[in-house]
Amino acid sequence: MAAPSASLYLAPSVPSSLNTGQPMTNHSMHGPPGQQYAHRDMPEMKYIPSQHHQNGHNPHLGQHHNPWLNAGGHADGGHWSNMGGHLHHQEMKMSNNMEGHGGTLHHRPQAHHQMQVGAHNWQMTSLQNLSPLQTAPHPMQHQGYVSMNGMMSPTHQMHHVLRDPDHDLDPHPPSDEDAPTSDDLEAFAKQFKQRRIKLGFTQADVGLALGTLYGNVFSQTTICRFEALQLSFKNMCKLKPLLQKWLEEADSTTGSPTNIDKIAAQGRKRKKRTSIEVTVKGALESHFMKCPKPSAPEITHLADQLQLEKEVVRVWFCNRRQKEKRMTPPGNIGPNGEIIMSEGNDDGSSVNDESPLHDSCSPIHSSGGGGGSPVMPNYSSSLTPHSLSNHSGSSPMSQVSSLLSYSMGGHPHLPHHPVSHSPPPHVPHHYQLQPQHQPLGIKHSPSPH
DNA sequence: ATGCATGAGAG
DNA sequence: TCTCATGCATA
Repeated sequence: MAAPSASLYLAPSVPSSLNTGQPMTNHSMHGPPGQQYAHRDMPEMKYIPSQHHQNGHNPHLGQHHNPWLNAGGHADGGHWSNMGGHLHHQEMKMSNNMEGHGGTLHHRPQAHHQMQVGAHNWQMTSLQNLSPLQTAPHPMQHQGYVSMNGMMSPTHQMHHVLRDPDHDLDPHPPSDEDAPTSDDLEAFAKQFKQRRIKLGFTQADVGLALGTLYGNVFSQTTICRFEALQLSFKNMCKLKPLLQKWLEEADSTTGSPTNIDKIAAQGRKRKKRTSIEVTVKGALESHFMKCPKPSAPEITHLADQLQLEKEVVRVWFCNRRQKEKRMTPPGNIGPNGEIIMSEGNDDGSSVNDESPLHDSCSPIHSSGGGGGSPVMPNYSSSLTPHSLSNHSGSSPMSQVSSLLSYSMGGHPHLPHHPVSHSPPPHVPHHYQLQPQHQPLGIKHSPSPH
């Protein structure tokens, strides 16, 4: 488990994939090598100062719309349509730093950026010394991401959709910039990852580089999620130009000894991450199926049953919803960006609508249809809404079992199995329902770790 | 790669 | 208190 990390600490090694040119299909090799794992445990000195990037939120975002849906033709909200546009403005009000950050580049790959880089050793990260930050243009706003095509070798492009409009040299084609389609994003993400790997940068490196270039530092996590398209559509749109710009820079300066400056990290305490047992998690999942948005009392009750802090449960639901939102497709998207709804389940009610789950889900509500994710069949029926309430149990476990039996026995909330909603041949992985809600119990066994 | 957590902003 | 963006910590 923790073993591997040891070696990478000083691994001056270069990303293994570097030369191969092959992204090596993921880390199937288990290895942190190419990537940047780093288990450090300095409870402090993490976190970067530049305040919080911009947790911007759009005024409208409150709702869940389903971004990805926007792909073909904006789903419901007109929100997404123009969102791209102002998105850059309101969302990108970067931190003050962008003022004079090195326009040039940052570290070069060949070396090692591997050290312990991890997510926070920014202080000594691979970025060697930096150059005297020469005022960089950090124009990103509208002209920044001009193109970057220079770097993309045709070989990399996946399929047509890929290089959207802007690839054509357009300084700033409104189209993409304003509202990339999910296809654009997907293509870009994929391409970005490939380039990044070839250039020998880790996700963490990129995150840091963005800080240098734009004053907005991002973590490995974010970059990773971007590549995996696990961010909201809006978020993807926001990051794309930055990453595009970075790619451009990185590509043009490959080899040069540029540097980056790292931002000093600050200290901050963080609650120790709670590890929720699988069984408990299963119970939560089960509950989530019935009611993705439990009311406070419900949360309290659940927390009590599971013997978890209420806050933990609350956060769990928040995260769960968030996950659902970003990963659950409104339907599946066909090769052409079409939306394919699962026949079996709710016809129109997509996750997007989220209609049913208001603050508290009345038991009655759980009529599968709107309940949870679009992908789920109707688990509804049967069971009484709250077996929970009845639990006579005493130990959390017993409670859990009852909860579990509920979902498992009755209707394992498998993402989508019953309905034979066409086996999308080439649905982008993320569109595909991910194995996120597995039948409980088993979280994700396969890690070749 | 992903689970749990934090915090801003909004309602 | 929720959503959303984001990240530390961890598998």
